Amino acid sequence: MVSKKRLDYGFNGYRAPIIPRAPRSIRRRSPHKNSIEDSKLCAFELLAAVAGKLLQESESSASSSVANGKFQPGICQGGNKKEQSLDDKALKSESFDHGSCAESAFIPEISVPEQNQLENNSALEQTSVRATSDIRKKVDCDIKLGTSEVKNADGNTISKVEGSICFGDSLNCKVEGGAEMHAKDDNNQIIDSSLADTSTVKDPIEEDVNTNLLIKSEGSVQLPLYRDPIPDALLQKHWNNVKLGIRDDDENSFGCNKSSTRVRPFRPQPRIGHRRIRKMLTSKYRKVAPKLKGCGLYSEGIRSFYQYRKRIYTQERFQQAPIKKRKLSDHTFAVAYHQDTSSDSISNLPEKGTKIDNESSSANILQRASGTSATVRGHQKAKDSHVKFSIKSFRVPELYIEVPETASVGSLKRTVMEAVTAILGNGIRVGVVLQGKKVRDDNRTLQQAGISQSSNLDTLGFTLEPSFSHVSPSMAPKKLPSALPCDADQELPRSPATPMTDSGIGNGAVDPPVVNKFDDVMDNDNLNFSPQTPKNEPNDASIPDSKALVPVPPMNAEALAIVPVNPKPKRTEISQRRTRRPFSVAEVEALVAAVEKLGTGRWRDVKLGAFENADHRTYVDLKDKWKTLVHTASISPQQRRGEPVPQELLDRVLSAHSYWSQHQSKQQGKHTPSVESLRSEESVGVA
DNA sequence: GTTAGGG
DNA sequence: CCCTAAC
Repeated sequence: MVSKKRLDYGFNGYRAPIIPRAPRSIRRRSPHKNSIEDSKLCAFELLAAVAGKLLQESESSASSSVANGKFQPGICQGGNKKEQSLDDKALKSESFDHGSCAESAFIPEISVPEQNQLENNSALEQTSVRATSDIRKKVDCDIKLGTSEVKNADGNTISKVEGSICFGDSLNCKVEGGAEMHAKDDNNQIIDSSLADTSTVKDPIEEDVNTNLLIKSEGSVQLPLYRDPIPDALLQKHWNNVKLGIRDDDENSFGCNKSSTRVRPFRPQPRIGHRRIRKMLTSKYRKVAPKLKGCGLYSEGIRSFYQYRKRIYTQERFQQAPIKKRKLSDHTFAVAYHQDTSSDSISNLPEKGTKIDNESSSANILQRASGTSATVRGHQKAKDSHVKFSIKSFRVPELYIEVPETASVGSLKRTVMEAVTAILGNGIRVGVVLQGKKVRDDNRTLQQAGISQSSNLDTLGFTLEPSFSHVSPSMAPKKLPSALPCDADQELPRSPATPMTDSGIGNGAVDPPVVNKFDDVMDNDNLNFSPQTPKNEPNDASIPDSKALVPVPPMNAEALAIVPVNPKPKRTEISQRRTRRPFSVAEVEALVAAVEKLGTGRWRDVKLGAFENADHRTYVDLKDKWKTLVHTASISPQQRRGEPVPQELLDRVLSAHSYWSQHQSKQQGKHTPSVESLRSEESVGVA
């Protein structure tokens, strides 16, 4: 068949080339148009779930010393009702015994000495970073950190995990003072139902999962970048200068095995191509899910988790913001059960004014809470049949913060504050999840929505969803620090100042100043998950309180399984489109030259021969570019857009295209120089 | 992992 | 650029 693409350029005496290859179009291309329909993978959820598992595992293995056997090995077993009930009891008793603890759980964390935390974190982090060159290890380290924190909980030192937890809690308070209050009230009045609270107190770790503040030691170098716009400018400058030779750090980092000469100070993020990562993730999840069910493969889970994370980072790489904001769909979850309070107050968002970092916050919160609850109650009485909800707390979307070790505690605080403010400032919305599905119709009555006292409130959850739609670029997270450096040493040049090396080529990774929109990422409407997915994980098996908040259906495994199953994760959250990088004339030149030699159909060779150092150009990119070049060359100059390509080049494009269309490139012995020769001859990188 | 094409 | 199908 003749490809419809065949061109009749009549160039160089070439006749309209007939495309030799059978049109792929013939090949059956299934109408996968239903992609939209595809359930969207809620990466975050998944992340949360995985993270939870990981934490659990780590805890079980890493710290036997963790609080009174709260953490048990049998993590994977989904928390079923039975367990929950048991847990409940346990919790109850616990709550009584450690009432103070519980209290602290709510707010107290806020009061934890941040300095200590910081120090701890730094130290821990460092250790982890150094010790591990590999992701897996890193993970472990992190986990351990978490554990250690836990251990030290009573002491001054609370690891980052704790910090995060605190943060989350405090935030929660803010956000939903009303709701929380209720919870508290319940506690006091009805201990039975206060499971949620208890659980909260008990396992900080769990909380971590959802709201982590990661403080990375490596950050010192990076921090500046994050926060400082100037560096970017510099980078940008570089970027502009960059030509073919330039390596896209993004792409590179992932491999870590590329030439060591590359310098990529700032982006530890691996990124060998998100595409790959994505794929990996996807496939991994799919595969892993089932396994997790069975409880076993943490390693797998971990890996996935990390990959996932990487992906996130990758995606955010260009963004500049002091903080990374993630989690969109929030981990929040809520619990619902019937107690005294009415749910009406739930949706009220708290006043921003409250400061998290303030030690006194807890007290304030309490007061507020009580006030709120009172109000609510009165309200409640007025009505007849009500559905009562008690929301323990909302989780704050996960935040990742990086601060240099040398940063002051004050700056850390500010950073956290910024992160929180960013989230709150951008608006938060509450989502209602019933039986794993989001209830979107705001106009429906509870009844209509199937939310009634008699129904399974267990499956009801609330989520806090940051609305990033309004996020301003400045708010957007800045580049991520290397969360997972492939190599500890990789980032040799720690100084931000020297992103590039002299040779034009393989160095400097420069990040385009592109601002990614978070919107896409954040569109979480697709994210459905059972309310407690995140939470439960940890709870279920390892912790007695698992029951906690939201007794949810058996979920862990399920949730995991479900997520992965999604055929196409799509770019729902993280995967953003790569930033567009128009080919420069030089690149086009190189491409044309390579194709002239190698012909079409050998994109890999073209890549290797002429763009090996241009990591951001994949062979697919080259192929696509060629495609567009051919098209461009075939249209009138007036119709061309973008940076004008010298006609001379376009002519060559047509010429080569014609030629190779006639001569199967693969069969051309004489015309197919070895890659080696190509390299030496016109490797783009050389310039 | 590549290549070819459609989107 | 992305995504897929077909290799």
